[in-house]
Amino acid sequence: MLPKKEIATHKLTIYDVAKEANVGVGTVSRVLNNHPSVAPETRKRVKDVAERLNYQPHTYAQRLAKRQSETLSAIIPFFTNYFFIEILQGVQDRISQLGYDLVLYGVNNIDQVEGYVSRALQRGRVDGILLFSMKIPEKVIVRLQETNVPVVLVDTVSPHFDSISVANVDGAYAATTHLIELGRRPVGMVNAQLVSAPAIERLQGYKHALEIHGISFSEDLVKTGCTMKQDGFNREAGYEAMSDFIKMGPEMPKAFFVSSDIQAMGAIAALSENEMRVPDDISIVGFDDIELARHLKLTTMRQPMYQMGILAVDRMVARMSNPDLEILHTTFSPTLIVRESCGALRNSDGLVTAKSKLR
Amino acid sequence: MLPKKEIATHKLTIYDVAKEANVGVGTVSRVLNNHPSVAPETRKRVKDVAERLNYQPHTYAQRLAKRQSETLSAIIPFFTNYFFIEILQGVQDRISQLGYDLVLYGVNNIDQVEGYVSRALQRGRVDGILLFSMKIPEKVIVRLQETNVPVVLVDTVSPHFDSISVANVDGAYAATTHLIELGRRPVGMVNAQLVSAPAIERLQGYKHALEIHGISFSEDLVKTGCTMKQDGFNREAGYEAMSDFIKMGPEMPKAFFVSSDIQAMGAIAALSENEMRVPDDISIVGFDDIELARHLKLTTMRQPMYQMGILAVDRMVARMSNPDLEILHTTFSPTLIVRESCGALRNSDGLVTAKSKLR
DNA sequence: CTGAAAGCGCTAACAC
DNA sequence: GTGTTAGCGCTTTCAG
Repeated sequence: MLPKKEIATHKLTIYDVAKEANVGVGTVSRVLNNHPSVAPETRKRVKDVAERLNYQPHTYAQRLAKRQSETLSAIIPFFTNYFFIEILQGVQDRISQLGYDLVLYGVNNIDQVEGYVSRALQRGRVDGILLFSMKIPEKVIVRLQETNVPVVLVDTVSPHFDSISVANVDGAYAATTHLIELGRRPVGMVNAQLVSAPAIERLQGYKHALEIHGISFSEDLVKTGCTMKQDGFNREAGYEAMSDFIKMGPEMPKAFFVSSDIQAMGAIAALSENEMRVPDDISIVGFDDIELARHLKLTTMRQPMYQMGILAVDRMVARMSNPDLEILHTTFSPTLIVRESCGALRNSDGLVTAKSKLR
Repeated sequence: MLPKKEIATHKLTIYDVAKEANVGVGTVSRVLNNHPSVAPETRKRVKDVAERLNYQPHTYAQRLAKRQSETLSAIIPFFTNYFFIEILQGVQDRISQLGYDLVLYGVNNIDQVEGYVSRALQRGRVDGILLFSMKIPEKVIVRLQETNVPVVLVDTVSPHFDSISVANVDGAYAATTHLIELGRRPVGMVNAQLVSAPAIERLQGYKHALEIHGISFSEDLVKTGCTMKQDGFNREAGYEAMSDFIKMGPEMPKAFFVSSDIQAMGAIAALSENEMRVPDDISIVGFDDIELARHLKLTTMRQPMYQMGILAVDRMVARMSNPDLEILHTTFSPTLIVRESCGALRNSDGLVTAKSKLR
């Protein structure tokens, strides 16, 4: 038979530590929680005992007694992968630095959101909810508000909650400007469905860049594919839009700002099927800087995804410690990453500037 | 002032429900846990009251009393994204079907594993641990074993734990055979570092295919890049290996089995820099079927990642309910996905068969 | 079938 | 400073 100690290893409680260290449980608790009013030597003794016994507090007992869970949940659409993974990585890194847990709910279908929110809302389960990149059903907003749980939105905005997002207008402006300065005209745009906020904002940035450079805007130079999934932020839509452009013949733009990298992929495919080369014949700048972009040598607007994740958690923490904070909307500016698809690296002009922005 | 009810909504306990339904808390608990010995009418009454009051049990109080957490944790390397995301999706879907929670630990560096394991092992915190695709440090194995927590491995194998993985040998065999049957010779292989199990196994499958077809194996036709990160499963390594092949001149293989899609990307890039076209001049078959592969029209071996996730959880559940189960290693066979890079779609032979496997 | 009561392991308020 | 004790909200014997 094994010595009792063997078994005790697993059900060691604060009482065992207390007895062994010749103090009360309160003192042990204080030591473990770094409460100031413990004599230094007592503290040391307790610490030693706890260590020697390899004592591990029972998480759920703590959570019950403390009435907080030290857990955050993230509700995130999986289907649009890479972008989220990077943000999620930031989220997870920061959360674990804080000693919190992350519970993950992956949504494939907007209808699942409500169920997951309910679950997260279950009394005591999580201290806060991170909601990623989705239009939140009105019903859910209401529930969230009445339960009063801290919520922060990532890559989506609502007047009711804190949010972390990206400056789409600025990004589109920068991308378009880059193209204009490269000198190839006219500059067209492949956009996603205008039902989505990013699409609207990116169009705005495109228009603004034209305006600043004294170029008049033409409806014909902006096209959207008809494949609707993910609001048109998909490969097929890019392909379709570009195919439409190609039908314009010699009139077609020589440079394009495309509202996402994934659409740019499709657009480039359409081009290459029609014997047009990027960047030799046509310049392209995308948006997002997903992993694909690097492999495709796509010039694009990089969003600081990892940072967004970190910041989302920080904001959450701030709100948890002070629920009365004003609602804050934080916006990151994307940066231009120059690779080959825009043709900058083949010109002698503008190259240096462009490159210097790179890292 | 709001009616008390408003406040009660949030701190409603089982006692409130009991009082309202005129029963003891034990009965309420039984009803909520579907314990059989409750009179049907009592059950109904309690259920109604609970519903009317919108009672939500306190998760952590339950977990404390039940002495189980209904939570599984997944420790997963983020850096190799797409592959894991799909598996993770399977994991999460199944976990949430079971009403369990998923807590996520993302590892960037193998050294973090130990810390995360310790955390997960914290008494009561999780009922089981899913470990993804990593060589587990000996130290960790020992801890895992002595605490006796159920563990299941995904995309990695160890004699000590259940595992779900992929039949690398078979996959490599199928890929190589496909290439051989397409008729282009010789068939070479771009492999990853032989320190990794998948690389070893995939080489084995390649050799076996040659053998079966009466082709003698030559050392010179297998190369590995020197960029070591991720055990050579990276783009650069593929590029380097293919560059080496190109130096062989006219002697170089006309068809290649590449041990991962990401390496295939690099290989194709090297080829195209040397004016060789895929599949016009060279045939390529990859492995994994990451998202990229579809966009690149890469013929590859698809691993049923989502299914692997589901199965991992199922196995976990089985082991949780019966810790004495024999250790089981489950292996999935990858399937050949024919796209353009192998050239099959341009031949008339072999095409139909190949395509019919597609979907 | 059901109520009462004894925990689950920890924190925090209260005395000393 | 430190020990004692009363919860935290739920589950689970144990009587009846």
